[in-house]
Amino acid sequence: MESAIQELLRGRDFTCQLKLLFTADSNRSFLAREGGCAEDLVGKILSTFTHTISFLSTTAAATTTANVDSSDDASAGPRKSESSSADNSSSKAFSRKKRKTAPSQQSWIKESPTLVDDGYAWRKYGQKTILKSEFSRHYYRCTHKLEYKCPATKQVQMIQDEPNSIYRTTYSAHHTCNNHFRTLHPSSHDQNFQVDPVHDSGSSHLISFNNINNNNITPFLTSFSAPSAPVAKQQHESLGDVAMCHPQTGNLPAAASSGGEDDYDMLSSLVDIDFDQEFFDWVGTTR
DNA sequence: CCTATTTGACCTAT
DNA sequence: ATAGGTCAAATAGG
Repeated sequence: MESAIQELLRGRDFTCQLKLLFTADSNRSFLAREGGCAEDLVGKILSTFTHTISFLSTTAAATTTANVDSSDDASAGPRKSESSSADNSSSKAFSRKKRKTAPSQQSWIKESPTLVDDGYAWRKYGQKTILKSEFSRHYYRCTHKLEYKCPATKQVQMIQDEPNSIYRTTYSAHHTCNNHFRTLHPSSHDQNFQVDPVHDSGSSHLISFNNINNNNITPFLTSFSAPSAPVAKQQHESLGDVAMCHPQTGNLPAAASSGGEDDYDMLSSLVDIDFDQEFFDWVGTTR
């Protein structure tokens, strides 16, 4: 397993280098003419490497991933009635949309000793204290929910504290915004990006890569706020956030970007990576 | 000014 | 009635 990962890492890095060569020579006419297809190809190769690595690392890391309520397809569960009731909200002028308890659509649970990045951009929309639970539950929805009607959500809750912390992430609904990640504005994620080289677990792998295919932009950053103890308002930044180089701008999409063009060289940065099931599903649908 | 987070209110299934 | 999921105003931070 480890050797396989190592090989894939090497292969991916080589592809990265190849891509950089394309970029460097992009002003040459023949490359300008042929480069598009070639870069697409390289991008696909690169993505394949990365996805495989992610998959293997997830398995090797023995991170618990349980599939729950997987009988129904994500498209099956229409989100609860879209409001409609403008009258049942007596105290407020606006109507509210409602949805029910535990995800009724396809959902899956991931448990990990550290907060890991799934590659998507998330926006926190709620936090609740849970009965009989010491830790509050944090609710996230896809950053592109409004833009692209992406229904993906996830809940994160620490279920066990130090020293053997366990974070349980429950994903529900699949992303429908997969082709729009490149529209992210790096600056909007500055405060969310952080790589903790110290917290490099055994399951950590090099993950930064360039995605060159315009129509197959890989999510490069997630806004991930770690659940904290109820009393602690301040969030802990994810220990496993992922940095991936932006193919068009050459910038890292996050805080690291403040440094300028040099950030593009962060290909060798080591970060934790642990893509979730929906990411793999998406990979499957884009191939 | 814009975007993300916080947080109390609201809503619904149980 | 209650627990838990979501909304959106208020707030924070760039």
